Amino acid sequence: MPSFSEILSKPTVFADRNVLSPHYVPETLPFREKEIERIMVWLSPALKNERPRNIFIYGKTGTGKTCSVKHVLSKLSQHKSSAFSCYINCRMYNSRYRVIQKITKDLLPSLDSMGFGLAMLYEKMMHSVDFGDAQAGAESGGQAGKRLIVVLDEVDMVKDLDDLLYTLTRCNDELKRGSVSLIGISNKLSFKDQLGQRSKSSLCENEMVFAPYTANQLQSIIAQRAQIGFKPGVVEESAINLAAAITGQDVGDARYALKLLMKAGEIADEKGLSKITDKEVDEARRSVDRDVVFEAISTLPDHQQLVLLAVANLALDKGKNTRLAEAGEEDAQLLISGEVYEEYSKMCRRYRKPRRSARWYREYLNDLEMLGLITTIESGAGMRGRTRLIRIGYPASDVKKIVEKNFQIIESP
DNA sequence: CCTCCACAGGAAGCGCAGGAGT
DNA sequence: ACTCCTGCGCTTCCTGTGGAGG
Repeated sequence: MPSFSEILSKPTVFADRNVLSPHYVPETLPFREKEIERIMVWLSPALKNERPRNIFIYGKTGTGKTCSVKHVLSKLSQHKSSAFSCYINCRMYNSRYRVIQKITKDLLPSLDSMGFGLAMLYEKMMHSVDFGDAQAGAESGGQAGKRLIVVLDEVDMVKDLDDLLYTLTRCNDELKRGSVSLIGISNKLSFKDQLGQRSKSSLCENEMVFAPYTANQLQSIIAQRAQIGFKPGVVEESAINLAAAITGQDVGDARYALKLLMKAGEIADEKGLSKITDKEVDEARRSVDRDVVFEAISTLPDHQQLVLLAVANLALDKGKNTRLAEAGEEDAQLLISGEVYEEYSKMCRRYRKPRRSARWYREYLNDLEMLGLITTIESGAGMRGRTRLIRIGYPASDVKKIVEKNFQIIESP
């Protein structure tokens, strides 16, 4: 029976695991100096007790948007001023009410904001911005009015976004001394189009795009983190290069690169190694990819999982048949939409689920394709009629295992 | 050529849960 | 606490679409 102290005293390659976590904000953000400076310039009016303009930031995941903004905010808070920032992750606070509630809570921590209506929260928020609260008012020598900067991260997750933006921008008409500024962050580039005209013009006073990191940039970012995160000399240079190369292959997502490093470190610890080499990084990549697929599949709605299971089943069957027939045809893996729907219907019966209509099944196929779990092509010549040919995106046996595991819990014999 | 097949995907509408308004 | 409204997941119905077969 191991004790905690035994486990803790095990040798490790890590010096500080936090550094590899995606939430860590490093002292310096390489390759984002320009962006950070622009944000600082845009926010600087707050220090002169003027209203900064609203900012909208796009960029794919892991391009350092959130990190850069947090970095600027922490610098801002070091200055003594009427500026007050409030960071909100809209994945959690995904409606106007919740966002306003969160802002009010941040402004007035003593207040138990549960159970107030929207109007009441709004009043309290406005009052706090306009007059400042007791301590702040005393500190700044009676000069009241806050320069509130609200950061809306993953802003596209908010359901009634137009209402929220309208509410927050209209604040400024009513405020005498303070002001409210917004920083919107989104990873959907197309997101701006689905915004109302007036919210668009208000939110996008200043815009900025964060480009993905290149492989070279990733390499130096990883190297920087590895130096702080691991004990000296643990990570081989070629391992860092490999991690950067793997990550740079699709999109320069720094988070993925860090995940790789973290996992590679864990693998090294598990094996009791004192060095991280290409081998560990490569293993980490497989492991991370497996985790991603597992996560993607098990969080899928039931019927999408059943459709996926149907695809996996047929892919396995077909693989078996063609192997018996000694036919190494490429299109052996291609399944016809209609057959998959029949198999899906069988799966529904097996797991006692009412079957969805064929129309909706097609939508499921589209969703699964979006997630990259399957790929589909239009049937060309040689096929009867017009249909889609489906290919599974990951090894069918793995997919089958994951889905069946998820349904074991639900299934009753 | 026309018809039929086997689908794709748009439009309309339905029932429901949960939030807003009163 | 009550209704009203609205978004969401879904079904039904319908109109393409492109090759196979007569």
